Amino acid sequence: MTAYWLFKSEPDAYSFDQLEKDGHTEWTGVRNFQARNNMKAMKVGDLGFFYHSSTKVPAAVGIVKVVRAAHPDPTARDRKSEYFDPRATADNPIWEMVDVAFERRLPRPVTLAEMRANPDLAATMVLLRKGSRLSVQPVHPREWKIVLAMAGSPAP
DNA sequence: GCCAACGTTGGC
DNA sequence: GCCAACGTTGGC
Repeated sequence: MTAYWLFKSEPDAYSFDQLEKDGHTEWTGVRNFQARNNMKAMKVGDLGFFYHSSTKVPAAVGIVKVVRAAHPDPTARDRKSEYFDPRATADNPIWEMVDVAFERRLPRPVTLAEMRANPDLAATMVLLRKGSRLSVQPVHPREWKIVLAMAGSPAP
């Protein structure tokens, strides 16, 4: 059973365009336990929305596929990384990451404002909860379908 | 740039 | 264990 997720990224830091060029990437730098736990729950083959945050028009812009399950995030133990965490050790890496691959671009972006305006999403979607900051979050299959439809995308 | 909401830290 | 203070996120 495929599960669905949403990955936030600031396009200035790492954009969906960049992922398309790269083909795949390691989702490094998550330093929130709930977001980490969501990654630990992911299985290879799961799909996720790629969401652009902290930008002029925040929006879901594409779809990624999980191609490697959670494993230790090496940036936590890299003294030179901005994501360095002195508590992380080889025995207890604390922070993990998944690898994701470019799957496809949405026919058109679905903006945060559009999602918020959709009563079928507003009540339940984690992204739309007041004060929601979770950078890796679950998406209910029902929500997944609705957002895909809003993007003008045929069901996969 | 502002600020509400959140997660984390640390004093007690 | 509580909670105030702080730093960060992220929409607006």
